[in-house]
Amino acid sequence: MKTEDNTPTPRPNDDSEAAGTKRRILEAALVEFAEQGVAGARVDRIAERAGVNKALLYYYYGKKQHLYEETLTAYMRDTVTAARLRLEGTKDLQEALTAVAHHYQMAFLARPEIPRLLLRELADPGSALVPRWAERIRESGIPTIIRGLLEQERSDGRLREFELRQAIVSFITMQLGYYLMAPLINRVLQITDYEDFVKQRGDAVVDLFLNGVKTR
Amino acid sequence: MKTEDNTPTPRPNDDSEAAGTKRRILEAALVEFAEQGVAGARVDRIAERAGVNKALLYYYYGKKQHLYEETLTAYMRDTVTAARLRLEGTKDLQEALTAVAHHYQMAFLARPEIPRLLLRELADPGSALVPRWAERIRESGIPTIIRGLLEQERSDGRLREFELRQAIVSFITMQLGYYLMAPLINRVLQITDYEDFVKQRGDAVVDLFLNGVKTR
DNA sequence: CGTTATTAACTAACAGTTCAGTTAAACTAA
DNA sequence: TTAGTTTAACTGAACTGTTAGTTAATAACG
Repeated sequence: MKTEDNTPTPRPNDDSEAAGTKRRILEAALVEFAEQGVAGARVDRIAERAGVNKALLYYYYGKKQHLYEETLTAYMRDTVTAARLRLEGTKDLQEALTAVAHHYQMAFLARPEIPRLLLRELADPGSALVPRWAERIRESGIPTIIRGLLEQERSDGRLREFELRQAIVSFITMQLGYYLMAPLINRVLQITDYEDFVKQRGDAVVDLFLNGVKTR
Repeated sequence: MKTEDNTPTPRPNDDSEAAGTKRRILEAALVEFAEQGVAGARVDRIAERAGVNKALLYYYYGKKQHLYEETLTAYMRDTVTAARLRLEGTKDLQEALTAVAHHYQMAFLARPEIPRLLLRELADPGSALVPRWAERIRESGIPTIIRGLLEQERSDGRLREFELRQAIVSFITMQLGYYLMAPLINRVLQITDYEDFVKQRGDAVVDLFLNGVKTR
């Protein structure tokens, strides 16, 4: 009989030393889960990395799965909100696209674990997180804004005929796709100057996209 | 002390009933591994799916990891070779791109397990398969051919200035990226007519790419 | 017969989870 | 002040279900 998640999560004062420990656990978990996946991750290893006793993880998070979800949702929420904020300041299409592109560029460079975790969730048919993220992205309004900008440009006659959805998908995949497939792509095309390539990536994508979409 | 893989793999005559069993095992393994990943996959479950006793897996494949690699490499080899063959018959850039696009479209639609397995390998920092695939793709000559076609078009003055590698990466990611990120993208953009969308995808990608790359 | 194919039953180890505490600080109240 | 009480933070070790991998025996078959 599986009862609901009734973790009696204790609440450390956010400034106490305990809060630091909690964060260290989350940090260690992020790394371990990214490297090994949920099934492959070892609770002992997370504990060791965080420098705490294994039982403490259960004291704070109840169970492995719970710890995993906690780890991810916190991070995702922040990233999407930040991206939305960057969009706020832009006015035309090019600026908007560039802003989004640069944002994910930075986010993924700063935390290489994130692409891995995303990959793992995408691979899992029973993922509960993918729908949750999708919802969050949608309600962030980012896709709507970009779609709106495209529609406006089009009605101004500056864009040629193409299926809007396909174009948007193209932009997203060009942008995110590289970070996801980098391990494979870099080897196939023998891209050794990863850092540089990433730095150029955002602009290259926006450039190709806009040219591909404009009237000629 | 880890000794080398000394599996005494027996060789069933390819026409015997045993060959059928072997293939059934491989098939079951493909599904299980795609759904659960290597760590998450359960040997018992694979055996059950294949309708054989667990010990038989070990009789044929020695160990879980070995079975996993066998499963994938066989499939990958076939796919890449087939793609290369389709390229053979084409002459200009557009034809070539379309051929490759359509090929992966078909391959991934026919076997939805493959994108999942690819995702899982990409997520694994210690993947031994990613380098192997990269090598195979490189030696298939596909990237070289496409690069060659692009360079030729450019020297004929039909393409504008852009970084070749970035463009090639853009093409690959637009194409493969959708299949990898479909679970997320479909929800965000509310794409419900998956089949139709996929059918249009190849052409849309080639179209956007060529327009993005040509002189104006 | 012997080689190949297949199985039921077993085991050793591992890994998630729980338990029965310990420590130390914070908080009484006499 | 101090002795007693409570509570959050933390731990070592045990518990238990699971699972990769083994074995030894048997069926099929040429």
